[in-house]
Amino acid sequence: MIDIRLIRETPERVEAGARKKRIALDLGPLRELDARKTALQQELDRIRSEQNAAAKSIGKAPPEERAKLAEGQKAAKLQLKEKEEAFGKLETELRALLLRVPNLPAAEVPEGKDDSENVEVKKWGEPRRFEFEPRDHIALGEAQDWIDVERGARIAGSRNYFLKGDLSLLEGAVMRFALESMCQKGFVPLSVPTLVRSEVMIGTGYFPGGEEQAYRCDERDDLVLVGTAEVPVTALHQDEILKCTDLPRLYVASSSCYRREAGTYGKDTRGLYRVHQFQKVEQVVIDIADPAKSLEHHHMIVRNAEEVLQALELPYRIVNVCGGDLGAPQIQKFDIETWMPSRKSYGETHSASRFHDYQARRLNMRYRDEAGKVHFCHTLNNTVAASVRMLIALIENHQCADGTVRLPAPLRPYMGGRDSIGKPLG
RNA sequence: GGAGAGGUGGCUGAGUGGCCGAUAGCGCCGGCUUGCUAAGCCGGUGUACUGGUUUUUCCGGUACCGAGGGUUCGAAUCCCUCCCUCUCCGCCA
Repeated sequence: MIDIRLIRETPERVEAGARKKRIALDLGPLRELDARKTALQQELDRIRSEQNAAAKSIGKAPPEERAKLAEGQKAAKLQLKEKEEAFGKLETELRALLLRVPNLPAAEVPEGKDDSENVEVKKWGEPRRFEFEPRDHIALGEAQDWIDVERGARIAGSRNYFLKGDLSLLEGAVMRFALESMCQKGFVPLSVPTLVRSEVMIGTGYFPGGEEQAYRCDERDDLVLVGTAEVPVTALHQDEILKCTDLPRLYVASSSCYRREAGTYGKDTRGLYRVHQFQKVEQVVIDIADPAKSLEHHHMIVRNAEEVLQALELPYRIVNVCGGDLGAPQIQKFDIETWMPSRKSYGETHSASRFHDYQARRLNMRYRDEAGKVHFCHTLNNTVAASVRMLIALIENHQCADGTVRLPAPLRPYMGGRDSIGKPLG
């Protein structure tokens, strides 16, 4: 949610921002509603003020006169009730509109209509040239008895899977390595709820708009399965006023993530690239409302992810996501794409977003500055490692001619000291 | 799932219809005092919207005592619904 003052004072900026994101936005109805709301509130305040004064004087009057005085207040009371109802309605409508106003993209966000126009800003490592015919992760995974897609689909539907044996262990190793590397940098590890109230989905900016992508419990419970630990972690301090001396807050959380992937039928159907459930280690930063600092944090969380990829010897590139591919909540987003031999291209494995106060405003998450003034926080987040896609990259990039997979050094301690997994295939 | 207790300001905790935006203590901030340390004294200390003053300051209005509704001229206080916490029982991991 953006500050409504921006809409009042510089609506053209807000509209230009939406255009850059290719999001249709007409501020007319919103501004009209806002003006009516303010006028009605002032009127309400005036009426209430009169009522309060009257009630007070009745209280001071001798008891035998009260009934008579109270008689005169009844009409005003009805009028007030009517106006309060109208006001409540206005407020609800206004908030609904305001929730859909996209955040303003940064100047550094490139113009563009979709992901094809994202701008590459960095490339690390060289995609490996195989001196043999490399297997894709499914062929390799099934040959090694590491992946069972068929039974996954049977018990949970398409885009579900079992990991078995060393690949299941490898998943744990990657998560653990990612988590520990973040802890070393001072991030506080969290175990989090993955079923959250829909209010929290609104607070983090996923709703309204993303309902189709989330699994929701039935009407008995107003709970939604999160698509990322970003949601519970960012909402951790909802409705709080933090001390600026306690900022920045650096959090890292490992969690299961659930995505409906509605509207992706036929896309990435082979393999485990696009699945309904996976494990992910996520980093979240909460800090004061300083754009320069936010930008610094943004670069920092990208670097954190890069260090993990470099340690795992995986070639990647970073793209500056263009306006049309940017979500409504973000100021700017950098995606990290890791080389995946089977795709013969880089596939998205990380997504680093900067929000300024967009999420904090919705979550009512604030802090008090040195002068005692209260402001909304700034928030950011990025993947550290997301399980299946990282596993795809790991086993495809580090496979050997005989079907075994070499383990990069940092994972070995978590794999019983072994330097490779898998049996030689015939 | 059944029975009961409760949710008040950063914290503890008063307040059972008007004098309560809310006693008190702690904490915090400012000032004073004391030769150090500790303590003491005085003052201040919520958030949002809003009017005037028109950056700051200052003065005023409205709302908020878990959330939403209701009763009443008037609700932190009474009633209803929901959420949450705690205790006991049951069930389950």
